[in-house]
Amino acid sequence: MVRLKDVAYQAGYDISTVSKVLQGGNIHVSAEARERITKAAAELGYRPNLMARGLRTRKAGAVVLGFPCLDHPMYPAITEGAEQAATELGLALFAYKFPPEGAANALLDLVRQGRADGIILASEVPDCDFVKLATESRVPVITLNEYSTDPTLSVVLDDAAGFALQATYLAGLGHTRIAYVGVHPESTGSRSCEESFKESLRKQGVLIDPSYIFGGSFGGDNASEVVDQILKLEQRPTAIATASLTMGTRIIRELSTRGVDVPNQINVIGYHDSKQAEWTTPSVTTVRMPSVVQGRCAVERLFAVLNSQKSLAAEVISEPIEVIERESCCLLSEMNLPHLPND
Amino acid sequence: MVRLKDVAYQAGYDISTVSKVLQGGNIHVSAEARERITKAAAELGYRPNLMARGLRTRKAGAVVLGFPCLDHPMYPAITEGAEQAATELGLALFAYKFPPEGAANALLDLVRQGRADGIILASEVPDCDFVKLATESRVPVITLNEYSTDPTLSVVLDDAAGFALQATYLAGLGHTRIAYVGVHPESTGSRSCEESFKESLRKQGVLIDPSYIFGGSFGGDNASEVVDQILKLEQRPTAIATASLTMGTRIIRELSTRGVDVPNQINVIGYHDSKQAEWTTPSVTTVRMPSVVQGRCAVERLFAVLNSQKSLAAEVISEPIEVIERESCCLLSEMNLPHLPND
DNA sequence: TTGAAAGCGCTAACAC
DNA sequence: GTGTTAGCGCTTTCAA
Repeated sequence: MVRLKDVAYQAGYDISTVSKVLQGGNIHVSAEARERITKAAAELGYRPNLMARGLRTRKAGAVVLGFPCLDHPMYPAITEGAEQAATELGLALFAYKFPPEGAANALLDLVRQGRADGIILASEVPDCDFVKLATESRVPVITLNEYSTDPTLSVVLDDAAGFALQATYLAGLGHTRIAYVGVHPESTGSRSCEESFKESLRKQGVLIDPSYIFGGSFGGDNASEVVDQILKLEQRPTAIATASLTMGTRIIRELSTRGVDVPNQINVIGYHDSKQAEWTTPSVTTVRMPSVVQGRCAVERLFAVLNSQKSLAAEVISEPIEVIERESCCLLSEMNLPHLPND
Repeated sequence: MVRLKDVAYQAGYDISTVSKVLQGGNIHVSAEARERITKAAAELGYRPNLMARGLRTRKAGAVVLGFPCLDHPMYPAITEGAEQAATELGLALFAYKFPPEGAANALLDLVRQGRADGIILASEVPDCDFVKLATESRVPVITLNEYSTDPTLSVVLDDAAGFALQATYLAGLGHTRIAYVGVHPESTGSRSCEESFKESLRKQGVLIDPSYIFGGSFGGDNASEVVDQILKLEQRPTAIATASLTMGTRIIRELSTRGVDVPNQINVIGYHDSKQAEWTTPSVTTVRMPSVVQGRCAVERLFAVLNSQKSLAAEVISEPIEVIERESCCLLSEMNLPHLPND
């Protein structure tokens, strides 16, 4: 291991001078010293020992992106953005998949033990306990959902706009009988997504019957049951809006299994985007949310908090939100319906 | 922050005694001391400062699982196993998505700067440079492919067995005209997968024409071209074996687009498994490889290397390997072929 | 412009 | 069985 001391010896300067130069600030050091020290460091292949630095400065220079699972299609996008920002800010970014049980402590310990300076919590389920525990331990946390009591400690997507767009898009295709499959029916976030969806539809003169509203999950584990219920409906909807891409994909699969063709007999739209949406038959039309931007902003905000620039106002990421048109939706008039809905 | 010193004060013992007790070894300490110290630590909510400990012991107590991307369906499985082992061994496990360019140094610096003790490289593409650089820097690395010059520093899957099983399965369904779409045609690993596939087929009396062999990638980006070529073949194969689930999925999609029904007109089989394989129509039959075990063994091996128990012999994970039967394959006799192949 | 020195929290060798 | 002490590599204040 090459230490500051070794570089100092090689360059002929004191260790403290070397330290100053290698930190690259605007310190008052002669050009010659700067040059010789830089050269010596490069020759020796010096790398600062971050444990020693961290012990001294009480900063780890790292942040953690905590996930409940690695296979949700939204996470790669968040990670991509977070990584960009982390690189720019000189932070190390670790992805940490926390275990379902004891999630809170495993994650918080990363900071309490000095491995990281803060946490970005990308949990899909509301976890107020975590935020409370973090606050008590004074662990800086940015959530990617609105679980925080302090809205400036969250970076949320504008799901109201996202679901409004989803609704507008379906209405624009001519649909009037639309089912909605949400996620986490118990959470207020999901409730407001549903409200926004319905409200947007209402504005366009489309009313949605309560019996057309279903609960689900991001993973779409109950897709089969939901499809059964939808197909039992007295008046079958011509479109199904879902709150996750996976749910959309799995609903399409369940419909196919039962001989219902998408999009000809029923349309399905997802929420959030991923390359995988292209690989199924039919490919999945979906509302793409700016998850990359969200990841980026989360890291920037955490950085600001860590440096106590707490001036940042609460932020909602609302651009770009767009419908990615693929095969699972089409104009109502182009569908192959047994009989047109009667109103 | 609660320090050892604070616990010592509270318990009425010296800091060094506290240190010994809290490390939990078989140190000679009175039962009373042990009890009072443990109690004080709990009351105060003491967490060891890992930077201080690491500085002193020259160990980070953490290992890194380096990925090129987060969205390959194989990675969640590897991570799951790695995480189990890490938890058991008391190591922190970080997932680190390294940038395409400068991958080597970004990852190696994690160790050279003392953030982690070793690296598990889950790269899908051969990267000999990395292993060479790591060796030069004396950074412990376990690769999940056979790039290492030292076979004891890799934990590889028994792909020979996997592809043999794939071949056996297709032959068992009655197929004799089988196309093979590999990955990374340039690497020796892929070559031997192909050889194993062909050899296994040969043993069952099935010869595979060189024109039925195609190159590809894990991501299946050239699925469209491959399908075009396959459909142009004078004698169309009745089955397509692929070396990745994603490639298999995308090939099915491209076939559907062109009006070719899977499995009735052609069978497709993937390699590696994931929940996603269930969600498409048709669902994808695939060879499931023991990636969870691989992840677990990789961490265990790295741990052994870090503690210089270098006695471990080279290891190939070969259980369990099994075919997960889904809808993309069926008996040749049950297919709906325009005319049976003429031999 | 440069150097001396203290100390971050912890471990481990050693003395008592 | 318990305490003393040196020092891991670094930053930073202060003095020269």
